[in-house]
Amino acid sequence: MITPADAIILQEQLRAQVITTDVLPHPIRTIAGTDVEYDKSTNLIAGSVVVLDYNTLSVLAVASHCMEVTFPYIPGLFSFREMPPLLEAYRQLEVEPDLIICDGQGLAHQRRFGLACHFGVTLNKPVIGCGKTRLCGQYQNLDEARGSVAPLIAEDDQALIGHALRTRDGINPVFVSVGHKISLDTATDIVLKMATQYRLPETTRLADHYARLALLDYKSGSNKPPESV
DNA sequence: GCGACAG
DNA sequence: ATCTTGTCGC
Repeated sequence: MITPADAIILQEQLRAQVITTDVLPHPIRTIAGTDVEYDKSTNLIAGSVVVLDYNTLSVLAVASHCMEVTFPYIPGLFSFREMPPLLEAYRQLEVEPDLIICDGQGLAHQRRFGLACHFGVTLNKPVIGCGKTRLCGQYQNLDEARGSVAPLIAEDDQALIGHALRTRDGINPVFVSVGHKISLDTATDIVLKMATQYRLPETTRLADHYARLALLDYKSGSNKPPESV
């Protein structure tokens, strides 16, 4: 398996491929969400991808894959842990999405190559990074109202690496950044549009739901009942 | 050296 | 991520 040191080298190489402008279908018809669920006791990981109609948010397709964890959790090397089940789930999808929202950072990453960038470059698809918490960067003066945005500025070079986006009045923001083939402003607009009722976009909420189901299904299916006599 | 650290 | 119900506050 790839070592953490080699993973960092790979990130440094692949980051040059990231496209930070809009290369999207017009109009957008379908959008996917991804999420991963863990089971600490069994060392299992389940990844799910769900495709929604962009306008109605109805579910058009779902695919999940459960497997053993192959890489430790190391902040900054997150994608090497979550990509294997997500890629396999994506491969099984019967509807190809126009773009994808990942549950993690894109450029808002210490080497500017988070999960959303890795997933996007690997699939050559538009991907948005939308994290629940901050990995790096600082922001200030974020208003309380839904739709408020504050720039997320990298500590090292002061670069604009993402947005803190308030999706509900007075509720903690989410962190939006470019994954691949999309601009930060477009990514921010889309995440706000998808967060219709809750803090997180519906894509992420649904993917989380299906990943949880996939993990439970896998565990119950592998529990072979004792041989009846 | 210390703190921070996507899930 | 996970351990985990009711409870404090707007």
